[in-house]
Amino acid sequence: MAYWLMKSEPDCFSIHDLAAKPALWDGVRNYQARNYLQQMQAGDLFLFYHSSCQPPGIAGIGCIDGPAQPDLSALDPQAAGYDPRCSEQRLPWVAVPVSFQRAFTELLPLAQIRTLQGLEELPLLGRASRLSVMPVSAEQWQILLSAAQA
DNA sequence: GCCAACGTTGGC
DNA sequence: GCCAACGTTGGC
Repeated sequence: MAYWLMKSEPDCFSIHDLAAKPALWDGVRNYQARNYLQQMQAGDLFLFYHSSCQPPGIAGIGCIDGPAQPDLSALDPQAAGYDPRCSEQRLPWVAVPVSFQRAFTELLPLAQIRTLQGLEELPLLGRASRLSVMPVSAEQWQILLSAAQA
């Protein structure tokens, strides 16, 4: 089982939305992030990160429910993730089914995450990291969960 | 709202 | 294949 971190703007889709019902994590339009989505397997867990909000941080944990599938939102002109260059014949983007596991009682803010030891390799903390899907090692996972529960 | 960093695009 | 221009991300 693998661990991941995925970002979402809570105004668009928050951990509370996920708590209400399982969802498809779609709209990822970056190849590196896409490649990580393709590596995910049912049973993997991910940290749900709230971005572009005040304060940004990790809000809880979700579960990957199945393997990546074509992201049809890229073909839908009404969808936020519409990609006019895509077609049914050429659809490079994927989505993964996800479900809620739990919300932290308090958000673990980015400012606090930056103070933790042992997260130097986490892409989230890199200079202006824009990667929205990234792997998390077992060690990093433990550090972050411990901080969230402290 | 600002802007730095980064990915993508497209001319050559 | 280079690289300048452009668009986007996302913290602050």
